[in-house]
Amino acid sequence: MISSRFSVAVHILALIEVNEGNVTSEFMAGSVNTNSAVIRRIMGMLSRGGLISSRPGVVGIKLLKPTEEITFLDVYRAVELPETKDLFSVHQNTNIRCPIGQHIQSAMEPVLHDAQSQMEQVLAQATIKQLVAEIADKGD
Amino acid sequence: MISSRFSVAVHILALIEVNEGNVTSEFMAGSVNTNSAVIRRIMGMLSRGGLISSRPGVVGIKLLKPTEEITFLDVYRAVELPETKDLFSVHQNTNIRCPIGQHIQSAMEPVLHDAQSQMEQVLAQATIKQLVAEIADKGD
DNA sequence: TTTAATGTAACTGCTATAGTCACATATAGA
DNA sequence: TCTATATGTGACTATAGCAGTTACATTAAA
Repeated sequence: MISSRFSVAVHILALIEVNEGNVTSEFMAGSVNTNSAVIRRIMGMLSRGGLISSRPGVVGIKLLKPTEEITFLDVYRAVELPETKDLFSVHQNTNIRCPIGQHIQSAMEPVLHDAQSQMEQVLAQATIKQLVAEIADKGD
Repeated sequence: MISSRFSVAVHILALIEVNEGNVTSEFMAGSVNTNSAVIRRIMGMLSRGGLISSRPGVVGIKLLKPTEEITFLDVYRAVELPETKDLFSVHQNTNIRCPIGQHIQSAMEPVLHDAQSQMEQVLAQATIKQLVAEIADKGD
């Protein structure tokens, strides 16, 4: 199961957008309902992912791209899989003296890769801008 | 990350197919390179998922459907998400007095659902029969 | 009756997640 | 310059899931 870091990160970006960057980690923690250190930890991942910039001691967070260019996939990649890139884990060290054991990974690989790609494709179509608009509609 | 139970389960079904059911958990553990209890634990999930049937004390496992009808999605559903059905976890208990906190889950839900569906769609197109054929080709 | 396999339970070690506290560092503003 | 405040990060905790391991009751074939 993909961790809630992803949905929290999207939440953070939406808060930054609607408040035009004038938010603190403390304020966002109040909306997410968690600890401010959790927010700052995820902010760090978003920074390293090139999505936001912030500075110690300064209130105010900049989005480094317009919200119509920040996709859910960007966020997903920033906060999940910092090292690993695969959605599926495959058992290793199978017995190569068994035909199945020898070829199972390579035989499954294209399907698993394709499955992950299709999932990511959907995330790539959704943007923070759309999300914020959606939420604004609901608020009426 | 989706656990390796899934790929091990596919491995088990392939072994059952190519050996026409005449396999023991001990034998399969040798191919997967793990403990036989791990194999039996996953066999239990495949049984509860309606994919195989086996009996204590008896060598021999039956596939309950022809291999062209056993999809990767069937396997995935049998061994992952026994209760929960969602690929993405979303943080709960957000602050409903904040517009973002109030609507974030419902606004993200369609996208996450769609992403999961597209991934599952790919798994639904792959069958154990195809996998076994693929492995047979590689063996030549 | 003996032998062997399944189905599970119980326990371990490992890893990841999320919450919490603490604090050094950096900045803005009085 | 001094004070208040926010970030960035490290350390620690509790919790949960995964995978390996041992053990054993149950079951059935030979």
